[in-house]
Amino acid sequence: MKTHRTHHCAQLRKTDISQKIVLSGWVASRRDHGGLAFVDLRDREGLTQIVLDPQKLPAAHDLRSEFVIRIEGEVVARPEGTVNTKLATGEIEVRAEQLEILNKSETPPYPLDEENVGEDLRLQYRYLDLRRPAMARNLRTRHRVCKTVRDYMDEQGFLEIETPILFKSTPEGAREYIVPSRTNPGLFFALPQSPQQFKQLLMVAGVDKYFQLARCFRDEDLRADRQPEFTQIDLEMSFITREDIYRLIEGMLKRVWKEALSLEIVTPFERVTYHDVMDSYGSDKPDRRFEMRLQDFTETFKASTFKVFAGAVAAGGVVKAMNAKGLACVTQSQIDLLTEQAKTAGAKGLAWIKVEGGTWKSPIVKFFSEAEKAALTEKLKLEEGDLILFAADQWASACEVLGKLRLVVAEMLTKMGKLSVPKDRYDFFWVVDFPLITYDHVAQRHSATHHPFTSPVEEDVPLLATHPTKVRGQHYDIVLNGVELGGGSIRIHQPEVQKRIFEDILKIPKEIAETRFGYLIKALGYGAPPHGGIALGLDRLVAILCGTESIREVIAFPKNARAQDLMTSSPAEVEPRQLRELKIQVETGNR
RNA sequence: GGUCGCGUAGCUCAAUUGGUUAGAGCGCCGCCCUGUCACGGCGGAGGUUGCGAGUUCGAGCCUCGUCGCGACCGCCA
Repeated sequence: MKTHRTHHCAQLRKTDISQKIVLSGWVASRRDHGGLAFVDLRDREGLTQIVLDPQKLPAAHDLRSEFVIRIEGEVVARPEGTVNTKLATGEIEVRAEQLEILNKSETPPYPLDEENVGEDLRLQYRYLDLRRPAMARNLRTRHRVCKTVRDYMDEQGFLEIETPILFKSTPEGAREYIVPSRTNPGLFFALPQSPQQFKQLLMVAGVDKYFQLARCFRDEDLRADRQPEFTQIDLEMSFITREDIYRLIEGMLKRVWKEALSLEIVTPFERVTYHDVMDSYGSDKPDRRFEMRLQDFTETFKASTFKVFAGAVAAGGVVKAMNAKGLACVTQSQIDLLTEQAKTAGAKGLAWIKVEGGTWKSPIVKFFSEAEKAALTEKLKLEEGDLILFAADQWASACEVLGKLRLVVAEMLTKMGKLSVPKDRYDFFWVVDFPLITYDHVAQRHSATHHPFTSPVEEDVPLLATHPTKVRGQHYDIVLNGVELGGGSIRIHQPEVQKRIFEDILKIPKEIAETRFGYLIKALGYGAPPHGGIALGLDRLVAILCGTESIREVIAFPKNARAQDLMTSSPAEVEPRQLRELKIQVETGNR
């Protein structure tokens, strides 16, 4: 039996010179000079240059891109002046003594070294796309992260336990994928949005410390950072407080950064309240790598002659402003664009002031007193060339509007070269003290800010009956560079509290609460320990480590924006027989 | 579901105001080439300009429809 290889394609060095070796791999490129030919042989690990003499090996002329070949030969030093410093193996080459074409290849539909190729084409030929060194590196990073997490969790005493993929529909949250049951015609499973309820049941079961790299499913519209199936680092622990989770996750991320990037990150992470982070940045997951904080001017404008501001304050609202440093150069159409953005965030309009040519230019500046101008100048540290953006509304809305503009403005400034967000900085922090309950003005009812199993902060429990939206939940989010990496909470472990949340606060009818969550409430009644957990988006985490925006770059076989797999052409129709067995009829004319 | 943008060679893109036979680079095919690594030289093939209609003497370009792709909003407890 012939060996296919003795080394991989990134392995050979000067110290291996004069060794007889065997390499196998793909032809990454060929440079055929007629009387002498070079081939860059590629495998998962890297490239090695092969030198072929066509007089001895005539098949050298037949080689084409992506042919799979086996080379027997000798490692030799490259001649003076032909060393390639860009290649790890660039000081040597392999002089081929035997060449075997193990498999030919069709001409690739697109050049594998081209970065800027339509993504639909890449997805259609994903098996070629994954051969590209950048993609191979992403797969490897993902593996390293998973391995590190498993090792760390094992050391911390956690058990990895699989939970069912065929689960029950719980229409409270995201839209679910539905799976029909043949053995129970007319009944359906749903694929889990997360293993939330099972991990709580595992705590009731006394498992104590559970984790899983859990596949989750959501049938919602997709984005660059959203796929219909994705993976969470999911965990749950018993007899803990929030602090235990913070320490555990800080330790895990420290290890992951060390393993994947060889970087030391500083722990513990800062903890910021939801109120403070919204107040300063207008977002519950701000990118703090650039400043541009929101400032409060409610006091300044409460008696202003500018009625829009004074009126907002009189109605119990706030006036907030932000200094878009260096953006006084915006055109009217860009102002219109910002106004449009502000409106989609819920504002009625957008007030702005350009600080340009030593004066303030704005349709509203004539209403401002000297004292008001002075307050703005001081708090916003105004300088020539700045642009002030205002929001006057109820606190939450004003913050949200400016928070959205903050991101748009940062993007504009970045494009102009006036702002650069440091790519190598990792700004981790915890957001805590979220409101447990949010009032949904559209649906005119209370809903759980995160999920209905979150435990209230103990001293706020009396407020549940009187001011439910003032109750803080024992929820925590971990944020990195403007991305919500994950979130979790200490859960409700007393059945009567859980029932009260479902029935009194969320107003889920008793029967529905019973059929949907009855088993959970029942389980809590059998000695559920205090417990809590967290879930981190593995895909987002790996994407950040790989320096890419899209999680599709770190998933081997992702779906496109319409949740289709272009390589296998799924979803697809099924046989009529299959539908008959399931007692399912498909409405015609809907495709 | 809504708004906006884009569909030209296998890939990435160009084509002046609507005007001759729709071009370039890479890739592909053939021939030549003994030190390349973006190899080089010569030659060649390759197009229903997404699809359908309309306006016009004339449409890649304008209009309408349609399909596909992408971004954003809604949605994502």
